[in-house]
Amino acid sequence: MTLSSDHLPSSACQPDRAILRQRLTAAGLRATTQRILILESLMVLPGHPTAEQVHRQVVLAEPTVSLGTVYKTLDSFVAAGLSKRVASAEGPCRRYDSDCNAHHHLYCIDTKEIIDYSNPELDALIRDFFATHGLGNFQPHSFSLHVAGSRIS
Amino acid sequence: MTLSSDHLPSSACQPDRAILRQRLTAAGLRATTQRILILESLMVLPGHPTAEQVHRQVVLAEPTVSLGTVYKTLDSFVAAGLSKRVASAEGPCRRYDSDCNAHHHLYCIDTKEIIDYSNPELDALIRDFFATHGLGNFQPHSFSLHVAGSRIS
DNA sequence: TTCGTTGCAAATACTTTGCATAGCC
DNA sequence: GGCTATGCAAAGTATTTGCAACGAA
Repeated sequence: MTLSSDHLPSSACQPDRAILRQRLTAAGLRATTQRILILESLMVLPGHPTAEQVHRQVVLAEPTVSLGTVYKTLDSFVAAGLSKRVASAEGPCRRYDSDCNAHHHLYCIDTKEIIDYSNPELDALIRDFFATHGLGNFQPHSFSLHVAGSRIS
Repeated sequence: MTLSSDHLPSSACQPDRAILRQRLTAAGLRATTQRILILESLMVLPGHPTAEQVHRQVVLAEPTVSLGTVYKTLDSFVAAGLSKRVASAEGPCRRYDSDCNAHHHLYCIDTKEIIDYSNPELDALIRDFFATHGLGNFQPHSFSLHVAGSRIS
């Protein structure tokens, strides 16, 4: 959560390939077929997919893409600022998030789902708290709240 | 044999074995030598150790303890509520925390340090927010705030 | 004595690496 | 054409599992 947070995720539906290509080159990466597909999969998959999940999605469109390439590519995306690595206490370690805007996470204990959540009011509340209380010699830049809970039926 | 203080900072607390034994049985676990040592190591190691780190600590006192046992035991601790699994985006996946009281994390961008932080006032603030605003059909049980920032010099 | 726990080692899951080739710019 | 990214496969970590032997209750 950047301390000046505002906006919401884009329409996550079917991103245009040309725009993906643009985002790649803008980030200083060559726009290869694989990278376009991987970026597309990242944006389309719900939650925070693992490399494995991204790969399963990508091979639907292009069966020759290897898992190793997915790993390398996701790392290069992180290095280029196109995606973030998020931690998970469950399952495989490395998970990726295409949404570089900071947001909070709701973790469902029952289904192990991770749901993105953002709320400017909450952000303001926490930001104000730090502004008035301070953290000693620690200067906060951004924050992210992890909420564990379960679905009410 | 106790974990020798040669390997530990003198400031680290040295929990009494009898109390550890009690905590284990209270949690419904048999108080084996291995479990006592592993629980002790968890409490004594700084930060959020990996299974590997716990194992390295345990074998100092009892060289026959296997890494597999450490994994199984840490999982049973989590199941019994004696410790928590915490996520880390860096390095090995599974990390463990002996402190079951919820707390927050300050992450120093410069030094990569993770500092534990707790503040009941902040907890109340966030809890109240959820109580009044709700999260749809999601019922929050616990939460943890991750703050990234840097030291002011 | 009983039944859960341990140690071991093999199996599996996850991730990285090296190198020849393919394909973007 | 130059040079980076890819595919493949093998190596390297991390974690889980199965089972006979052990030990706490």
